[in-house]
Amino acid sequence: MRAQPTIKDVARLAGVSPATVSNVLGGRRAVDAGLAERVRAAAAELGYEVHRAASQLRSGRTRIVAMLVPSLENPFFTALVAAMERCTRADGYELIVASSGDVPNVEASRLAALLAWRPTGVIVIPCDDAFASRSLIAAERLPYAVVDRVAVAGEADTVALDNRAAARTAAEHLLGLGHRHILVAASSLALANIRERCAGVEAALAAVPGAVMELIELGPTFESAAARMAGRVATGPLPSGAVALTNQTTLALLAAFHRTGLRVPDDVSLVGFDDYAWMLACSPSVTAVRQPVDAMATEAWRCLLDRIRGSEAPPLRLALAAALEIRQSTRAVGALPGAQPGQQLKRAGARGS
Amino acid sequence: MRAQPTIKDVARLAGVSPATVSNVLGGRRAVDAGLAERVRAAAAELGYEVHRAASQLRSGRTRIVAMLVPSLENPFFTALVAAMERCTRADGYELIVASSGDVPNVEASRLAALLAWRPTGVIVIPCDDAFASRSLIAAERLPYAVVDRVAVAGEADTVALDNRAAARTAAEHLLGLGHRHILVAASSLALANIRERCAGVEAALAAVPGAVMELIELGPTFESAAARMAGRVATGPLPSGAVALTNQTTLALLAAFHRTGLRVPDDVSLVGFDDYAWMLACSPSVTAVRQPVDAMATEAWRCLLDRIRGSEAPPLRLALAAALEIRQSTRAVGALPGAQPGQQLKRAGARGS
DNA sequence: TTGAAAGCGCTAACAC
DNA sequence: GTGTTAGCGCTTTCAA
Repeated sequence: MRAQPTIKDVARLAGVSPATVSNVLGGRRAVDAGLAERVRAAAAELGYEVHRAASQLRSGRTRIVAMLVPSLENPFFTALVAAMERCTRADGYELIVASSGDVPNVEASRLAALLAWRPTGVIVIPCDDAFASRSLIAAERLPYAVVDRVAVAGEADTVALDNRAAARTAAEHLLGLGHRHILVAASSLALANIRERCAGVEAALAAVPGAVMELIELGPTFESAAARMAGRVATGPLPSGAVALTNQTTLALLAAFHRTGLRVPDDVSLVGFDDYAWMLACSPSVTAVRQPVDAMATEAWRCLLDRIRGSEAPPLRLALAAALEIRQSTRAVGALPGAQPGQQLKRAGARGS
Repeated sequence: MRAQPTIKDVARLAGVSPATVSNVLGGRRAVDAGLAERVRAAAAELGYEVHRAASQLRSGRTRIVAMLVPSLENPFFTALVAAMERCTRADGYELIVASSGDVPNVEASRLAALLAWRPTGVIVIPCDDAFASRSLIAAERLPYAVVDRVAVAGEADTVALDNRAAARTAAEHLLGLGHRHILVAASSLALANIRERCAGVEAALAAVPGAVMELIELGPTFESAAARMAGRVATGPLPSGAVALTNQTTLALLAAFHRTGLRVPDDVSLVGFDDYAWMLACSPSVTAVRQPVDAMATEAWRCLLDRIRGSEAPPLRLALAAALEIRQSTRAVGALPGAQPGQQLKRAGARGS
């Protein structure tokens, strides 16, 4: 671990003062072009990199954004992380990430660890509606944005799916195919966004006389959810249509159907949530609600950057539209087995305010 | 952004010196139990957190591990990141992550950004065999470990799958089912680990007279890979068995078969790579090579921590064994459509040296 | 066992 | 436009 060059080494080699080196590299003050060139050459020759810790300690500013997600093993969250990293980096900010494991205590401790980096702002997907750890962020008057799992109206900007419209469109698709008895697979009804999705299905059903919904809560992990769902299948006949409200419950329904010998869509039509390559590749391909992951990240970052730059506007509450990708896992009631629905695309929901 | 409490605030409240607070919180020197209690109470009351930058600047040490991966959108890499985070955190180290997008120039610049944090060690999955950016790490005499994509014998510890044995077991499974003509779908033959997997298949085929392999290189992205594979299907009859060498190529084969109307396993038997919930949930479920992700992370961290602690042992080269999960996507040649293979489990490869 | 004081590398304020 | 100087918050001597 050889000692790395410091700003003094660069200054000496370039024949200028450390302050000038700092100004050249940081671009805060105007510097003579010739000097600047010498400085840059010296820095390159020595392989100099600004010492983040020293820079941060002195200036009091960092260009760090902290992001807290429930899990790094759920592709929806990792997609959001990847998209957010692209956003922050484009504006010269580094993203640091931690995961809460959906446990409030862990959330608090991981958040505290993130805050020890003294980030400029925070992006959070909370592990529950209460989001008690928000007080940690608020205590430092740090700007933050809440993404995806948005509950109570708080002081922060929020960016989420238009959950109600997305789920409503999924249900309407099944209703349009003649399904009147619909199973709704929720992960956890303790989450407001999941309850919103339920409400969206209910709203669709309310418009159709005789349509009824059966709600099942499967819990957060895939394995237990699949087992619980298989248990449900064993207890009696299933509705002809099913809507899964998360990517994990989509998998759980598929796994349970598979284990119990139910065929999709011959025995049951399925609308999944989130849209991944495997849903297109597997057979039958899965009709699914696609969340606008990139747009969610972009909007959240735009909100946060505005706050970082001092915006005092009232909290924004964005709700983004989902798209329904219609594939082979849904079919009209009474259609012949083997009939293929046409490839269609329907847009759901509206850009919220 | 209210000013956060400093060590002086805590010291004043506890009625001790800043040095004592530091010793209580850092646990470097023995401190009287009563004082320590007062200090901890004061710190808790103020919500004090050590200022990382200041601490690092003064001590010259960080407890940061930097991890560079090709992509945060590939579940194999994110699983490795999640596992690595658990490892490092258990030993009090923070993990910071960046992704190279599989582009050498980006790799170099992202690595430089990671090194600006002055990490204690680095974990890398390079974007190519050359891994030219290793010079950046070597220049600082930083300990590092190369994971998954291991090529030339270098000065660093390496942790990878026993690629040859894993692929060989996959091929032997197909051979055992009577398949003699086997398609091997590689992502990129520029990667040594992929070439090793090819060699494993070849080794298995070499032992069976008349067995032949057809190799197809599909490229890194799912969409182009699926298109290229569909093109191959259009040009003529396919082998009866196929081995995909990555999770992306597994998806690409499935998607191509699906698009072109080939049925798995009636028309073609498929062994996938990596093992995810969707492979179990979809129908037919996918026979797949499961990589020991947690073990890879654990071993890599153990290597790195040893180096951090000063080990000068010659570079370790670990090769971990994969497991073949046999499911429904593979079937004996000539078996009746609809026949289900029993659920078996076969272990592949051996713990390397 | 504790405190006082120095200084890590950098940038901001100020002087020129 | 450039240099000098001070000090960010912490940890680590060193002295008591």
